[in-house]
Amino acid sequence: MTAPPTDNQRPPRDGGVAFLLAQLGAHAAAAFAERIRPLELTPPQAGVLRRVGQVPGQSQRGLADALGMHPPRLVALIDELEDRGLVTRARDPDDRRNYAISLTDEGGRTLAELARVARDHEVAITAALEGDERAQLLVLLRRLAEEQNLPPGVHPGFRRMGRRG
Amino acid sequence: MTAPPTDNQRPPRDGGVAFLLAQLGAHAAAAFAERIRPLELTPPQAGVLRRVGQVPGQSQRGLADALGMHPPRLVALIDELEDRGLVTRARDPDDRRNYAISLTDEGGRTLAELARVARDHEVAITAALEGDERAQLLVLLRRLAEEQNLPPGVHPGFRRMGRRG
DNA sequence: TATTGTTATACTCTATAACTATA
DNA sequence: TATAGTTATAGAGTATAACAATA
Repeated sequence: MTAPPTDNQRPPRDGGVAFLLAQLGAHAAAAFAERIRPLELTPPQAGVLRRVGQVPGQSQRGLADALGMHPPRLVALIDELEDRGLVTRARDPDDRRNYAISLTDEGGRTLAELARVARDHEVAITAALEGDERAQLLVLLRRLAEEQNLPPGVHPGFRRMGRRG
Repeated sequence: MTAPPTDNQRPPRDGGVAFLLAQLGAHAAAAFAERIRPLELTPPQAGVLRRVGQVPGQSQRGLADALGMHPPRLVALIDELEDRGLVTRARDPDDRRNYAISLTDEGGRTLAELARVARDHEVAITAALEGDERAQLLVLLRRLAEEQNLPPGVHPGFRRMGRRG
C-alpha cells in the first residue's frame, strides 16, 4: 500500500557499478554457456581446452594451478575431454609421475570453433556500444581487474557453472 | 617446449569485454558475499531482505516473481529470515492464502547495515577509477544491461551463490 | 618423505514434483 | 478448478580426504 521509500541521494542503490558487474557477469557467463552447448562443452571444459591450446604439454598439476582448480576436479574434466578425443595424456619420460596434456587434431578444430563462438558472444554482449565506446569500456574494466589482482584468463566462475539450461 | 601460439590480431582473446564482465562479476559477487558474512546473511537472503524493504507487504509469490526465484526456494529463505526475527509473515485477511511479508524493526536495522556494507563494497570495487570515470563506466554498463533486457535489481546469480568461504 | 595423479565419500545447493489449504 | 504456500525427494556439482605410484 505505502509506496517504497525513495532514497534519492545514494549512489550505489541497485544500479551501482558493483551490482551491475555481478548482474552482467552472471548474464554473460550464462549466455556463453548456452552458446557452447552445441559444441557439447561446459564452460569449465572450454576453459581447460583453451589453456591446453595456449600451453601444450603442461602437467595436470600445472593446469590446475593455472586455472585455480582443485586437482580432483581437473582429473574428471581431462577424463571427459580425453574420452571425446580432444586431448591426450602422455607420460613425461623424465618424471613418470607427470602427464603431459596436449590437444589432438580434433581438439584443435574444436578450439577453433570455440574461438569463433567467443567472437560472436563478444559482439552480442557489446551490441549496445559503438566501437570507441567498446574500447573505452575495455580500458576501464581492465583497470578494475588489475586493481583487484584478477589474473588474466582465469575467472573464479570456473568453480561454479552449470551444465544445462 | 614450443611457445604458445601467439595470435596477435584477434580482439576478443582472454581480455574481451564479455570475459572481463564474467570475471569481474564473479569477483564482485564473491567479495560481496564475504563482506556480508559478519551480518550472517547470504547474498540471496540479502536480496530478499532488500526487496522486502523496498516493497513491504508483498506476497511470497510476488517476491519470488520479482526476484526470479522458484517459490520453494523463497519459502526456505523467508523461513530463515523469520526465524531470525528480520521479517514477519502476516495473513492477508482478504485472501487468506496470501502472506504479506514485512520487515521487523530488527530487519530494518539489518537492512541499514546492509546498505552501509554495499556502499563500502562499491567503493572498493571501483577504487581504481576517478569520479568521472566511474560515472562513465556506470553509463556504459547500464546501456549493456538495458540492451540485454536485464531487469534492474535482479541478477541471475541469486540462483547460485555460496554460503561459506 | 614429498609430489603427481586417482578414487571414494560427503556435503551444499537447487530444482522437480507431490501435497495442503483457501478461493 | 485454480492459486498460494509448503514439504519431500532427487539430482547436479563441488570439495575433502584417503589412496596408489613415482621420485
